[in-house]
Amino acid sequence: MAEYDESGAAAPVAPGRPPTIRDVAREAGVSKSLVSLVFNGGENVSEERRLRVLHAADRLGYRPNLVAQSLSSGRRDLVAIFVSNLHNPLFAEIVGAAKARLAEAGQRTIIVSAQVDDGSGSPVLDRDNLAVLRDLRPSGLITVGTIPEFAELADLTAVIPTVVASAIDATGDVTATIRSDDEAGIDLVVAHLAAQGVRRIAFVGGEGGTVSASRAAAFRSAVARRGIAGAVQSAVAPCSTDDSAESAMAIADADERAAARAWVEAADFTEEAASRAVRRLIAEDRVPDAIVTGNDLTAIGVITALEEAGIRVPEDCRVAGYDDTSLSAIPRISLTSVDPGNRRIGREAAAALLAAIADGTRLGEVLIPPSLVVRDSA
Amino acid sequence: MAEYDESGAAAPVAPGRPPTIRDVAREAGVSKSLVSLVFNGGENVSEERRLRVLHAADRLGYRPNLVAQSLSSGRRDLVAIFVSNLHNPLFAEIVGAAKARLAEAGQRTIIVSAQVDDGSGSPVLDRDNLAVLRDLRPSGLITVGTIPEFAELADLTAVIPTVVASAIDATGDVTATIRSDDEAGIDLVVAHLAAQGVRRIAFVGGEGGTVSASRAAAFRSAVARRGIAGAVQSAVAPCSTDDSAESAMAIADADERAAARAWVEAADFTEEAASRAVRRLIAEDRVPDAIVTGNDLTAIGVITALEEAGIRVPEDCRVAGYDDTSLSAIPRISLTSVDPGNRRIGREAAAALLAAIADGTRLGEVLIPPSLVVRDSA
DNA sequence: ATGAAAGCGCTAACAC
DNA sequence: GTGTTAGCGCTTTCAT
Repeated sequence: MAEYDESGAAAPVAPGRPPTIRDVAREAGVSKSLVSLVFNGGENVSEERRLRVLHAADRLGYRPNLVAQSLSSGRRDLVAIFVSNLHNPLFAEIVGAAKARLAEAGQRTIIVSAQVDDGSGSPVLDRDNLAVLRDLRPSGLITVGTIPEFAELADLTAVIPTVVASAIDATGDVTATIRSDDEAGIDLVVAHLAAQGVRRIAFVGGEGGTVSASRAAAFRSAVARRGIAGAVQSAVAPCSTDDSAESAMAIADADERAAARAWVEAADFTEEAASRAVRRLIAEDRVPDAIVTGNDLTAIGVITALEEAGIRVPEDCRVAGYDDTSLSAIPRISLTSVDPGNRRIGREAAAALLAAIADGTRLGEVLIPPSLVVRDSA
Repeated sequence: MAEYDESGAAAPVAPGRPPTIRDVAREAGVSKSLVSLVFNGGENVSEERRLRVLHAADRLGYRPNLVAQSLSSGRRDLVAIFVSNLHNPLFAEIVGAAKARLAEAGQRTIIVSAQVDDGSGSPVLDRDNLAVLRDLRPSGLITVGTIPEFAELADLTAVIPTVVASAIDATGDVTATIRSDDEAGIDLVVAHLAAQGVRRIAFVGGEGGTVSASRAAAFRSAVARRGIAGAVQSAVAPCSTDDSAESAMAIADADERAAARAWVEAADFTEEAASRAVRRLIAEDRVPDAIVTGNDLTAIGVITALEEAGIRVPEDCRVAGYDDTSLSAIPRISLTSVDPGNRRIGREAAAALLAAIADGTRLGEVLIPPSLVVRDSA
């Protein structure tokens, strides 16, 4: 059903369709090209014509069509931000900060979500959104959080500058990776706990992603560094891959477990997995003095399972999270957590991308120093 | 000029640029149009050619360029979902469900975020994203949650079918609005509270948006209906606008307040505002037996302020939320809340849009019946 | 300084 | 059935 088609003839202020460059040209009595020049900071355009064009555009309410611009010899001022996940407040902060920095530099940004909850459990890459992103031919790309099927972006990352924020780049061919210094963050937590005389510490996490694994590895070195590593810990020390947690459990027999003072209890980044891990600890009578987790959500799961068994937090067992999301600040939760400096991560990611676009700078991995926010849970 | 450019003779599998329809045509030894036909479910294409084209496309890794498609006489299978806010898990559920339904109908969807956190406090409309959305010329639009400056979408809503999910359309010119039946939801809460013998009930909210106002109004009628409305309530009964809460407080003098059994305590949809409202209640010694809120976040703010003053929840004061977000299920919070049926809202929104696209059906306002999830807080 | 003309990748009449 | 011819809205040589 056609809109107001034949609207030809006069067509002054508000036709059916948004005004095109052609309308503006006609209105101003100049050529298309001239209008284009004016809108692209054209140097040598007479002041008189420029004003004529600007006024005409204004009168018509003209705004250049991004899609057409993108098609016609790919625009160079559009940056796409591909966000893994709409749930996590963490990412919203990063995106906001990145976008602000990009805007300062005159880049337009489009934020596209990467994941879709296809109903069937685990979230999956949103290929439609990815297709649009790709076809828009942005001049740069920032991914925020772990993107499902990141490998499918390979053709993009090969061609346009890409910076990964708050995730660990597995492929290795991106321009830069900006993320929290997990090593330092976890060390902050372990130090805090150690200072309180805690002896037996477990890390719940390590599975379900590279970030999770990185934090588990950080935990291993932190406890080793402080000499609070037990038998189990040393057994797995040389191994820092994803499945070392499993090995740890496989290797350690019951006696060793009792003697161990620090270990990794396998769980992915979900609340449920964390609860399950803790119930396992409880069932096997291995509840430690403190539990360090890979993120805040996991910490919630830990607290839930603990309290459900009558184990008080922090009195009987301390708990710490990571990310310092809005959750942790809720008084009823009051979770001690590591603040990764999200806004800073966002700004640095934007800056890194800007540099890459400008002169091809490749920053590699940038670790942002985190800080510890101490609350009631530890 | 030009169909088969002499561009580089061979050029088989992976040139620099993504393959275009032209490449496929050459590879298959047919014309561009034929390729286009094949990719658009062309009826009358000989099986032989169709296969040739498909194989060629496959060999080259060809995928039609959305942007070009959109430009060339606006595609009719792209629906845009414009989400107000990346923070709220509520919206993620709605988006996921809507997208799934749309996919079933063969529509591609692009999810675009509507708000940016411009650093300076309150979130603002993301005009860049809106521009992209607009220029993509989607065949339909679903907005999720309250969009900042919704009026700026007027040119879009005038031309393409638009359905508003989980928000209240102020402009009135959208195809359909799908949202929770606030009247029923709040009534569920009030009934539950009344059944427990609660006499003095306050609603914290009413400001900061149409949804907030709608729920406050629902509260007023629910208490009136159950005859638990006090002097203040009847004083404001005829008035159901945003500022009636203010009037209530202005009208009621101290004596009346003491006698009142139900009233609205003004606050917007934020945690802080809710806390402030409760502190006001405490300071003026007007703490009720139960507090109903406009959403879960507000409820958290209420609980925080209450407990900070030593008032126990639910023993001294019951609290109920709205939206049944993941927050409320956290055991430490355990918030009684109204489940608006988010997935259902998403699906119905998608269905309404599909119908509108197909035959112009305009559903108007659709209210989804909510249910009450009783937890510890009430 | 300004306009004409040739595309970007694709679709859509309209011929053959 | 299949190819030709025009565009969609814009940018960009290349003349003038």
